[in-house]
Amino acid sequence: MWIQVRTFDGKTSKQVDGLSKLTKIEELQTKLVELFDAPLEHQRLYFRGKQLEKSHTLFDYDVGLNNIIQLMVRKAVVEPETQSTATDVTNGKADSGFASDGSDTEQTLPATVAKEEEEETERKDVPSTSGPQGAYKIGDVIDAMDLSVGAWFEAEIVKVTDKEEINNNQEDGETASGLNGTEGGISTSNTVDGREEPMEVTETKTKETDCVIYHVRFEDYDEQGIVQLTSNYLRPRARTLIAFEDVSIGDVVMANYNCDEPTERGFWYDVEVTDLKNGRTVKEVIGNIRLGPAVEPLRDCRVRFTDEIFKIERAGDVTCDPKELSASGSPIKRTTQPECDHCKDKPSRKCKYCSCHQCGGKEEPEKQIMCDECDMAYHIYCLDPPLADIPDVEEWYCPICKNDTSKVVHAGEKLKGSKKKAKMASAKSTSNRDWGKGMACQGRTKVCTIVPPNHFGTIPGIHVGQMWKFRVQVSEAGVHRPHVAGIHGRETEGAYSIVLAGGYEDDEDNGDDFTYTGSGGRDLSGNKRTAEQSCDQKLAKMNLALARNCNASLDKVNGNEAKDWRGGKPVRVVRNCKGRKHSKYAPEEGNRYDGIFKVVKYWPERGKSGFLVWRYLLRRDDPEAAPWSRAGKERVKKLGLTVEYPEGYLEAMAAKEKEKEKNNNNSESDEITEKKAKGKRKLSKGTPEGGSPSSKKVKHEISSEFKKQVKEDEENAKLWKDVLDAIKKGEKLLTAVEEAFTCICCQEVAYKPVTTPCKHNVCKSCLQRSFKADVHSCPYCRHELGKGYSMTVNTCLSKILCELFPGYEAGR
DNA sequence: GGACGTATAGAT
DNA sequence: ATCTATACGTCC
Repeated sequence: MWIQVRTFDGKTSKQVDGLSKLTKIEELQTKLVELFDAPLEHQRLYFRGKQLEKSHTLFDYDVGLNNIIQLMVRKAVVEPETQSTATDVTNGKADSGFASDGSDTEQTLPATVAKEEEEETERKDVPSTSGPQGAYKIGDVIDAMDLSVGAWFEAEIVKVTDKEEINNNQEDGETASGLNGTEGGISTSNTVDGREEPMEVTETKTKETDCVIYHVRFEDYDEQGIVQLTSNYLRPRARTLIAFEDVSIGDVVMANYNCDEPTERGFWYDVEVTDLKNGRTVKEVIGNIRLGPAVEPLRDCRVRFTDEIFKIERAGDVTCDPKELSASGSPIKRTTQPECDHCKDKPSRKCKYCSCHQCGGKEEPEKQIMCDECDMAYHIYCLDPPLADIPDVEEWYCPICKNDTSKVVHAGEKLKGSKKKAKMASAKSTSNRDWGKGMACQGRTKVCTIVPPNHFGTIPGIHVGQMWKFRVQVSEAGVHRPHVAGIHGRETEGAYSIVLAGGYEDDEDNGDDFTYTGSGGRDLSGNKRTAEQSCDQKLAKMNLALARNCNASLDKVNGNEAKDWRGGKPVRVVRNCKGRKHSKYAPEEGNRYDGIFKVVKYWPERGKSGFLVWRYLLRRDDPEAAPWSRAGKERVKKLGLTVEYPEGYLEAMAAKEKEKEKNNNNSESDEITEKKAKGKRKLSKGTPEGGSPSSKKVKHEISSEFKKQVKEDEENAKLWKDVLDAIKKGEKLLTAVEEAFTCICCQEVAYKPVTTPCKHNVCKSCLQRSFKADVHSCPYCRHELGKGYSMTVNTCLSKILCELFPGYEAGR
């Protein structure tokens, strides 16, 4: 198995091969050391909101094929000695907030200080107006960093204490309310598990370093309560706007940025300006966003809110007194992203996401209780049964989450096994079998949604002759959904698809028609996969489903035959390479979609075993030429259909091969190795050597007829040129066309496409929907089309798309 | 070549 | 929500 590992900033993404579902997190981390140049102890892995713990397996966390694990690489630790001198000498400040008595105990902390140093040196000549008490006093309005996100928020000093008092504060009512962790030191927030955070203040003697702790309240985030911070994370409230023209490369300023949605409003971060883009329409500040002490900055982010760039104020330079400040008309109240994406924080709007999850009401927040699992709020009186008071319990779970408490995992806590997994054989058996490497036990990574699971007939965009290496991919494509079973159907409706895999010897395959045997009648108890027939098959379940496709009345005893066989329900037929044993129509590799067949007749028969089996005669009824016919072969070539592999499969194979060869080199004589390598080269013909997907170069020929059609679509000349170029580079026709003509609104191939004057293609229905909402511009580029724009379907393009993606309108 | 854990979807 | 059947794919 292989997965993708991506760094937190999204900049680096790498495939990690040679894994098993049973691989332990620590084994994975070992592999990452080299790949990401990240020492073990600096790695933090996250998947689906959980931090991955060493002793567990990928399976424990439900990490599947190609899933993306996020890697946080923490900063290198700076040596304590250099550190303490640096801070003490350079800035001479007593209130740096950290113990630096040179003790060799915990020095993860100074990493933070080291980072601050640059700024500190800048500040070193600031006259220390602060005195031994520190730079701020109670009531001061300042900006404070929320260490969990590294952004600056408006806050107020409510208390100033010595470091020493911290321990007492735990009993202090004020601190308890909002502090996430109870580490007792600096609030570290618990986004990361908080047990070994570098920011944690050490319990060393601090008297002589005179470390001051500021207790601050974040203005718009009351629920956080009072947070304790040192002066490193405080500064005078921003008040000075800098005009875009006055920003220079190399400056550090504060600006608004949204790490998840860079085009949207976000939080206020410090930005090291690396570039400026001053276009006619767009102004952007490009820079590295500082995410606080524990995380590397996000490189080269584009800040779009260029009207709101703030100067970073220095302690002592300016006043922090609220009265003086308001007298001068500042500071400016900064806007952050709305907390709730759903209601945009509008008080009048009911919202089930940020307010009561039951009624959506925002009233009586003090009577709302939050679920410790999903963070949804509930009015105590909206619950069933209602509660009289907020219960006095450590944890509370809402009705939705409560069902499965076994799934609740707290940061740093051991993972609790799920009910389902507890029942699995692996939970009981003691075998050491490593089942997690291959494709047999992989789940789907995609689901076909363009047609429902009970859809009869062709799947839009799927051609006769299309091939997939594994059954799971056939399932993903929606052609044959079951992972293992040969028949997909419903007793009441009929069968949608079948797979021919040569399981029954007496099945006869003539290509355009074949006989097929039903399933069941075998005793599979004792964890068997296959077995001899041991009882009569019944016309039930999938056998019944397939019989229903036959255009004849149902006879559960004798079977029946259709007079007009074409009138039956269509069955998608997939042939698997295993059928090659008995059939020359089976593909060489993997699974191939052979088109629509109909059930001509079905009947019971005594098999070799002497037990009854149900048999079916199917006959092909599909306008697309069969893959084994001459016309079909040409079509396959024209469309560039080759066996499709799961994403990353070829790379994983190449890596495996390489690994093998390396091992061979180590253990065998050169002569033998050479021989083997030669043999291998022959074998791996057609697979990429380099390993990257782009190195997969297959020439796809395009028929002249097709080129002619394309030429007629003059409006899209440029897009078609791109498509043809992509094909020349080895991309498949269908993929290239799909990419070029995906509608920006619905993200599907544009149906009844309208080509705008700005040369974009959108489904007519999507464009109509936009106009209905009084938006009369191109959904792609916002080019104004005008209210009276007449939407004409590009018939040329529409015709081509319909031919390439037969039936693709089905899902619309 | 046998043994075997699991993902999926329908049925209950 | 749980149970059952299943012509997978890979390890031993």
